[in-house]
Amino acid sequence: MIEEQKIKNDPLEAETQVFKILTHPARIAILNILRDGERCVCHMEAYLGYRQSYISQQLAVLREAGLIQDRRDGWNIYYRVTNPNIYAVLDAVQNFTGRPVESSDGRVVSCNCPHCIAKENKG
Amino acid sequence: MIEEQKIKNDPLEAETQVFKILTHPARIAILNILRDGERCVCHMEAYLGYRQSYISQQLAVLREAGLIQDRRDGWNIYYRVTNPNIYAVLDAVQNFTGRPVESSDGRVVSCNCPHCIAKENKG
DNA sequence: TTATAATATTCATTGTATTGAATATGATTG
DNA sequence: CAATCATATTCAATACAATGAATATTATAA
Repeated sequence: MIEEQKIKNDPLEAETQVFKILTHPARIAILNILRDGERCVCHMEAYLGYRQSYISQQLAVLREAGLIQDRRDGWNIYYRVTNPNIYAVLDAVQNFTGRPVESSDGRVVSCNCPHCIAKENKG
Repeated sequence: MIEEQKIKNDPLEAETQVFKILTHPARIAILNILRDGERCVCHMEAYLGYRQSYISQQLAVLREAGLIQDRRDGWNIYYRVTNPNIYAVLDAVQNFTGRPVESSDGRVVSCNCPHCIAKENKG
């Protein structure tokens, strides 16, 4: 019925790669934390409650995929999203699955990074 | 520093499930074909050039995840998308990865389903 | 009621991702 | 320069997904 009309699926590789990265609750949670701007690792540890090395592993995946970037400031390493358009993707699925977009901030947790300490002293 | 503040990641399960389904070039290609409305299996076979059983396998994954639905009409089984909002997700990644949204129709392939035969005779 | 067309399922194999535990790195302070 | 803090990496064990090959199912037509 047809001879070798196979569509090269390479063009979809970029998409599938992104999806692969997002196939993971911890990674999505991390990205959600970064919605509000850059955050240090200990911050994520405090918010998510995962072991440090586990978070680092997931950060590595996100970093190697180019989704996030890091910046060292003294002891802490701050991560930020490379391209905020990633949130359009997250929002689209959240909309698809019918749950409201989640705002991660304003939770009662404590983190010792300078960023959070400063905030706490103000409040 | 913190005790048991672990965020339940169950709430992200729906999202990750959808992403998991989309982590696959053939499945994305199938969904793209269904952008223009329902299509039969042989149609996808003609367009994508995969073996029939392979396409059926991927259709089964999409179907079991609830992303698509089928309808039998004589010999052919027509598939359609359950919730078109899925395309907002696909569009978002495509936008994120910087490629234009792909329109699958208008290709020079032949498929023997009544739908296509009728079209061909008109053209 | 058998042959055939369209589609689906099963199963075995291989490949790839996840996770935990342990350990390493690299700034920074004293 | 040794101790410490925040973070990263490695490795091994397990779980999960992808693919091919073969076969099954179901509706239709003769």
